[in-house]
Amino acid sequence: MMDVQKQKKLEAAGWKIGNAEDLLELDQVESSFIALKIALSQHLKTRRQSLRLTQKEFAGMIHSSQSRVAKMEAGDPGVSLDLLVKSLLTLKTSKEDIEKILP
Amino acid sequence: MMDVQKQKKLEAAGWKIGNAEDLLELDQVESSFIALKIALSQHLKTRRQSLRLTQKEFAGMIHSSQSRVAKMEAGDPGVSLDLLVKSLLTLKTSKEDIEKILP
DNA sequence: TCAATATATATCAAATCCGACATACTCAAC
DNA sequence: GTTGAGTATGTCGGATTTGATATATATTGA
Repeated sequence: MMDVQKQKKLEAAGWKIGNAEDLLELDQVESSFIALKIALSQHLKTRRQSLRLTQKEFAGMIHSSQSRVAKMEAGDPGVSLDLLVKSLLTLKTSKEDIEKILP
Repeated sequence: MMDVQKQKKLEAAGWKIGNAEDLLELDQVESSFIALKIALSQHLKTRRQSLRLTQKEFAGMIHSSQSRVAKMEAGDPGVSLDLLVKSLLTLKTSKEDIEKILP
């Protein structure tokens, strides 16, 4: 497809075109994503503590290790959203709770 | 920590103890997680189409490839939640939309 | 029909994420 | 101030996910 047509499509959808702005937009997505993970990790820590589970106990519940739980709760970049969400599901975090968490 | 104390903790938190039930609980988490990913992938496809973007165009926006976008939308198990969520963020899926998506 | 465009499927090396382990730090309880 | 439970941090080999590529299969429009 030609660039002009692509540009029209994106502009119609509310997108700004241009290299610099494209980079800025990427940063925006990345920072939003990081904010989301941090919010989930903080909730995870609070929820685990409210259930009075140690990191080691909780690690057993998700078949992981204490160190990985610590990294999850610390917002370590090397922890996937998959693992965070599975962890929250394991702790029976409700849909309503998740909606409250979303930044 | 002793097992008896751990069990009390978990039971107080609404957990069922026991090997079989533990396995069932794992399956529950896994199936919920899969349902979540499928819901997000379906929304992603709908949203991309409503913006009249091809898979190739959208792949460029997220610096990925057409084939990976196809796998995302097909609910391929080999696609991470991270990639799905970053994709939705790129398409400016609102918090409200995400809340509607949650199964 | 028949090209051109769009999407689906398979494969692969590289990057990322994983559980596990070792070890260090924190902080109550004694 | 020692001990021990809980948490944090660093590392590593193996597993999973990645973008890229090739190719097959729709789907569209003339």
